[in-house]
Amino acid sequence: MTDKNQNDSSENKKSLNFIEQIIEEDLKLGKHTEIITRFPPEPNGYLHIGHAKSIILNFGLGNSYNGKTNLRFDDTNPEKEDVEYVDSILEDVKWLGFNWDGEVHYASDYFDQLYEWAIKLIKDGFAYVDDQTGEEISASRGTPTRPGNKSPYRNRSVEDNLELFYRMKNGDLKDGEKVLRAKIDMSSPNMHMRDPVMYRIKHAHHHRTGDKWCIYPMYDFTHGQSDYIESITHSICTLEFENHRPLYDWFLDHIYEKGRIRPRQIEFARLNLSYTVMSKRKLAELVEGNYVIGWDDPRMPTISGLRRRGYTPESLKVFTEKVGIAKRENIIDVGLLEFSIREHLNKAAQRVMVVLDPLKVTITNYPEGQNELLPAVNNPEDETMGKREVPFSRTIYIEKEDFKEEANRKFFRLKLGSEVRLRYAYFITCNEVIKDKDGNITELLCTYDPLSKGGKSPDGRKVKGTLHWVSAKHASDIEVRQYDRLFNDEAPDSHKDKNFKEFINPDSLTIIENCKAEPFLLKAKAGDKYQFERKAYFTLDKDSNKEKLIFNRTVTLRDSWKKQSK
RNA sequence: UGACCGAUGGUGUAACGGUAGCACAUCUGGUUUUGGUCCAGACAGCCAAGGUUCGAAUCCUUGUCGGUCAGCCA
Repeated sequence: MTDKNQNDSSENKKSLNFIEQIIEEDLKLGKHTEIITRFPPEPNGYLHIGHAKSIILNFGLGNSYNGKTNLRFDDTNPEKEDVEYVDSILEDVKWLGFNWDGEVHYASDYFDQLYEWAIKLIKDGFAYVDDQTGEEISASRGTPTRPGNKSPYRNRSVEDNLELFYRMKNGDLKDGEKVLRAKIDMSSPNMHMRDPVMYRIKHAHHHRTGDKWCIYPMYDFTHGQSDYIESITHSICTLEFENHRPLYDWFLDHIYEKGRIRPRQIEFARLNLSYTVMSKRKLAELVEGNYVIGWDDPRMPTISGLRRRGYTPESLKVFTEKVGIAKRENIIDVGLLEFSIREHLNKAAQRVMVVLDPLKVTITNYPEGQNELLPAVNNPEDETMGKREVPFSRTIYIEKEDFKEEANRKFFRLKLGSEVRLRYAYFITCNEVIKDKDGNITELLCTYDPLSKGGKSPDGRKVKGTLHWVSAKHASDIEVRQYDRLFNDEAPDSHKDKNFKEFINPDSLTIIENCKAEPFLLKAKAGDKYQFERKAYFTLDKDSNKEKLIFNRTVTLRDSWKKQSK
């Protein structure tokens, strides 16, 4: 909805990426009055954050220029595709918050039209049926530095080609027996122009067209034409399709009718994230090898994984904005992704106190059996989120790491004989440490200052530390799943001599049971987001039930103490 | 030994022939009832060589490095 054209004239105009520049130029020259983009996934797997970049780019462009964006499934290879994938893709796009124009489109909707165009190319002398085997075709294609050889079947008559192509379509032939090829140039320096295959025979059941077809068009003979049918103005794809562009244009040249929208292919660099892998094949390997629990494992860079991890659509949009659109290869620091979700959750997440690694503290001068409710701020960044009441009593839990018998003055948490603040509660002083026979600390005996209620001392004395805590008898046990990066290497799939799986981080998941949570957290519903104060952001996992709440750690808070103490 | 594309701080990304800017990361301070947030500051860059020009990150040439392409995958 932001109007980029308007921004042009404003003082603090935002710089445009190269695609926006192309669009604005096209609009200015009157080449188009409205732009139409599209997101064209093949339904053969789950979407990942790289797809999210493409979705946000395409739909974002549609929105900012008051144009339209189509969702189209590129379903020309029935053997690899399934409705399971179209469903998950639909869900992911919707979750990101985008609405496609009109109905969902499918390349398979255009199979009849594509077939007609193939006939036209045959009649015009630009396509022929080739009887060679796959190996023969491959061998005669040449290499990037050596031209290929023409097929012996290249000069068949139009009539023969028509007849043979009809037989291919009719099911008279077996898989692989013949293909339809475009007649272009076997010595082209661009491999894609060396008589590319347009149709192959596949006696396979298609998830939408069923058994109607036994020949299926190739990507190159489908994509540009689908764009053309849908009047796509700007067909945006990733860099590896750069070499396909001459072919994209060649097919369009042979079917284009004057006066219609002629789509233009534009390529941008795909997203790479540090400490992970992004290819569908490798992600599938992680799932199939049980390195993760599924496509939506919170450690996966899939959209469903990020969603389960606690990422928000807003944070992914901000992330994409910060990453930018350009043509150079890149590896984005995963820290930028983490920054984006922290930024959003800092503003949006409900605060709550949870002790992950509990240490029992008894406040000896607090009356036994007494309880009180203390007001706590729900979100210091957003007053409208109000306050809640947290129960306090004689026995509480604090984090084990928040206590040391002795420590230097840089450690401003609880020490023997020193005073700290319990957030929203009281100042307490530690007087005695109780240990088991092995010397492990099992309990702390402290006293509190009744005058410091709410965490303020009337005499104005200061304490350096403020700890989170949970009242023992009011605490609920919850399970917490702490995720770390899946790989220990910045670019696990960049090593020529090593398999990416060698770099899997064995400690990418740590489960902690029996964390102590304040009662407020019992209200949580799947997907709700919280900041466990002083620790991290968490979201309630869908595996939770009434007996057991499970929280996924989305991302830790920045921790300059941890850094300093290292 | 081909074609196409690319090269700006550690990582990303701006500049459209006229002061190399922004974000993340890192490091200092300040504020703080989260060692969070916020605020202030520091660090750090045009692949190389020629050429055009009053002036080049930007235009040209050459080189270097990197990516993509030899599926009946997309």
